[in-house]
Amino acid sequence: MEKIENSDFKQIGNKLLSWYKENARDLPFRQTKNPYKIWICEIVFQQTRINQGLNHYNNFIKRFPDVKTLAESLEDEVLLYWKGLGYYSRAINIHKAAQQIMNDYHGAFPHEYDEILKLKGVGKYTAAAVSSICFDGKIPAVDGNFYRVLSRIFADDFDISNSRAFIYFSELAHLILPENVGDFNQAMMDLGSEICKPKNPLCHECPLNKNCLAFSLNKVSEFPVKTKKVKANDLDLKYYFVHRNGEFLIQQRKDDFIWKKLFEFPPEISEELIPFIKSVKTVNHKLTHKNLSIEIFNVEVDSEEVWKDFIAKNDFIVTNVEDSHEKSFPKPLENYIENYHTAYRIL
DNA sequence: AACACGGGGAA
DNA sequence: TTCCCAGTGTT
Repeated sequence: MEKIENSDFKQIGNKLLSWYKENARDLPFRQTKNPYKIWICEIVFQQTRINQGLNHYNNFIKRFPDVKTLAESLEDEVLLYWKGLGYYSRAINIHKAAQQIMNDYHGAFPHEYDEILKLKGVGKYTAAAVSSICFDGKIPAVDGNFYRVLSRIFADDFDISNSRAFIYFSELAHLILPENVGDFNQAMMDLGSEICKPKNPLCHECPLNKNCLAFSLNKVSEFPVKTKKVKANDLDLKYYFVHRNGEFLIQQRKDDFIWKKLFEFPPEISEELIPFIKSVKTVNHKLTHKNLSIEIFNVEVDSEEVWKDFIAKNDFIVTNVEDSHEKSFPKPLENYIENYHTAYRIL
């Protein structure tokens, strides 16, 4: 850090703003300071690439255009609009937070950082982003982009997997913070996404390369430093696809494990259904922290009597392919249903 | 402080 | 394969 004079720090933020003015990405939530829309987009794009979440964001805003609409909707429909996005507690929390805003703030989105922070699913990053973008709050919205950009500018080897990284890089951000923090925060996202990328950063196009210590040392690839390794565990699941005449059985998951509140097939069946097992298919599904192996037993119940008896004795929901589109399933189960649909149409 | 939580895209 | 993305909640 000794190679950069203190007087240079302030101009870095302003140079970034100048670059952003010309190179900002054209995104649907860039033309607004509506706190509802900014809040939703911040939640949608947590740990999610823009291209991956863009359709979800647009569909979500179209169906739930304001806090009141969202608060008065059913949780299952909110989850339906979240289908395929992952991290489903975000959808559950976003729904609860909308009701919080209706109940605790009379439907008016809170302006203060400390109040925004009280909303379910809103942490320090999101509170800072909404506060700065919508209400001129002077708080850096420190995310993965901040870690990467700042660690390179200052050639700082502070471990970003350390719990104190957020505090550490917040203080670093304050060194270069310009007046317009809202634009600054968004500019850091665009720079981190388009220029200062994790792999193969475009340093020759970077507006800050003259201020970047890592670049001047030719050590950009050494930053950020991250020591913590995420281990993927194996998880074996077993499901029974119990069906008859195009109908099949499902139930809703709890909110205490993966796929919170999503729908799934029965994880077990009683003795009388075992003779109807026709085949079994193993589906491998890779998640960030888990390697799933899902055994799905195809149980075609030829007997109407057994079918009705089993339904009467259990709490399972009877559905079909068409109706199941109104429910949110984990990705591998959704794929299975689609394959079943294709096969069933051929029959 | 450490861990759990989805899914997809890039290298 | 491995990494990582506009992070937060729980223990």
